[in-house]
Amino acid sequence: MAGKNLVGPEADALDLGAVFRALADEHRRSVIARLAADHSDSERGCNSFDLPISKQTQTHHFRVLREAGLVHEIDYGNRKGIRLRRADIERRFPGLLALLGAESPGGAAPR
Amino acid sequence: MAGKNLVGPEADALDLGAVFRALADEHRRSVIARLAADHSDSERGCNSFDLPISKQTQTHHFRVLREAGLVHEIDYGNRKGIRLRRADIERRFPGLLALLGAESPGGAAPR
DNA sequence: TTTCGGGTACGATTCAAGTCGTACCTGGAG
DNA sequence: CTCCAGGTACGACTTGAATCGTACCCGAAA
Repeated sequence: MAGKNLVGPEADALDLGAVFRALADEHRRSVIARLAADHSDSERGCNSFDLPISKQTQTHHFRVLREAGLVHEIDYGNRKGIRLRRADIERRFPGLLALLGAESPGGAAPR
Repeated sequence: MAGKNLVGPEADALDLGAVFRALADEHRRSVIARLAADHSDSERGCNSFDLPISKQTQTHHFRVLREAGLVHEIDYGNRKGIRLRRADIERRFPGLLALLGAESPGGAAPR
């Protein structure tokens, strides 16, 4: 019941190329944007994003996000949760998450 | 001698996905990082970056950067120059250029 | 235990992107 | 004029990424 924490790279090892590659995809960017918009940073179910793609493809995208160091994945066996690594991201790439609000409704779009 | 200015998208039409896709490539990111590090924003020759790739491939990369709206290209016929669209980028995606300094020497790497 | 929903593993497919070879264009130098 | 260096156009190749089908795993609930 505890849930195994699937680990990604250390905060210091975050690679800007991998991050940009991860955020280049529309689906992954939408996930991170919604996580960034929720300032409570609570854990969220992986199937709560209503992505218009099959579950196999979702598995692939969440893996990419984890390997890029953007999210933590918590495996409960029959379901999974993710949590935004906001502190790590802000430390290495300050301001990056704020950029995602520029195209997502509900985010802090500057005007 | 005047040089035709090859135009990219308008400042308001900059797409975050296209920008991330453009910056996902190491060569293109290195070009933008060096342009961003030079705060004088002067025009720069396209062959002044010593990219370890053929000139045909360089043509491809500079085109991607222009179509993403990150640089202006100035065509002189037998040579070409590029200029960073710093103001436009800062207006749409404030702080983005600063992130590139996190991995390039000469930039403002935080420590 | 069986059932069921969420998730993964592996493979196949499709498509986009990075790369370069060949040929050609352009403007300046000699 | 010719030559030359920088740049482009077009095509081909190769790799990687996104997607899904099939089969299987896991934990909770009936």
